[in-house]
Amino acid sequence: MRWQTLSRENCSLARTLAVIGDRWTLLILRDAFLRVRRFEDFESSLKIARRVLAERLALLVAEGILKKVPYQERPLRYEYKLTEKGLDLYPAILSLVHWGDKHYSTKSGPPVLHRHLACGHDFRPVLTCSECCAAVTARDVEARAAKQRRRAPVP
Amino acid sequence: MRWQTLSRENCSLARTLAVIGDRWTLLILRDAFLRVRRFEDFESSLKIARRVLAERLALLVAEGILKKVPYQERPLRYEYKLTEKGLDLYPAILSLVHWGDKHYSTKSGPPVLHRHLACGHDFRPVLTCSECCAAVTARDVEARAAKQRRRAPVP
DNA sequence: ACTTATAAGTCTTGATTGTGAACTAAAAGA
DNA sequence: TCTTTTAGTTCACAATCAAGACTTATAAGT
Repeated sequence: MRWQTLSRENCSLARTLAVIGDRWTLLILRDAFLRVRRFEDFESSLKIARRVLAERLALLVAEGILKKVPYQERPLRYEYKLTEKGLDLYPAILSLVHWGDKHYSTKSGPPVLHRHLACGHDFRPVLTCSECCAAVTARDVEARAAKQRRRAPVP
Repeated sequence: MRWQTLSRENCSLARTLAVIGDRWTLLILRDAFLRVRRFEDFESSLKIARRVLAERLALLVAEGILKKVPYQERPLRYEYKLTEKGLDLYPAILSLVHWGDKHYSTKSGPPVLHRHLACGHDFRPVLTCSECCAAVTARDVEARAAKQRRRAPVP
């Protein structure tokens, strides 16, 4: 399977991975969440080849995950900021980070702590059910194919 | 940067991606969560090259994310099942699926629905704070480097 | 005994991608 | 004028990946 064809699969994970399921892309987004904004800053932070960085940034802009915002004129320069769609990736990225914290931390503990500004505490992310607010694990969930309708009552 | 060196970075996301940050690996895990267990079933479900499948399954077993369990003898055959460590990836994968549902659904809605067995409702995953149980978005969180300690009070 | 089927890989070969270094461009500063 | 800064682009080569044929081991059918 070519990666372009992945985006045409009828699976939300496949469509997601067609866009961000590449290691560099996720590391770029991690940096974006840590407020890295400029080409050179991404480059030196990630030690990524410039060609790959340019390509990935262009893709993320084309997908509406990052947007280019001018931060000076003469010469015109842009920085890359997360859009709302990009910010929506936060739960996924934080969950991946938490999994790494749990299973690959060295003896000195996780390298980054996250403080919830609303309550002031360092926290772990907990995935919960939108309907009953209880924590959800894999064993609590049953997946099934949606009925494919002609018309669209999408919320 | 070579991908092997990624696992040595002091970043939980980098270490996570060194293991599962490849598109096939995540699709294999999606299938595993949907109770696919056997080599041929993964192959026909994913249309993945057998060589790549064999390699990824071996890596996931080596990392303790899947385990080989015999399901028959003569000829001895194994199936691949998620370990606890593998099941821990569920929040990350469900978050990615949800992002795809939200941003790439066709007009007929998301292709798969998830029912929370405890409350019986179809649900969306919501990421919450372990300390105050409120929903968390990117804007609610401040990340900072942990103090690197000599000794290890890891929970 | 011989053929076919099943399951789980391995091998070969060609295509795709990533890499690091050098080059371009446009303006500012010495 | 010459150098620096920022954000790229281009190139030649290396590493990685993919498709499908081939292999191994066993059992069942004829």
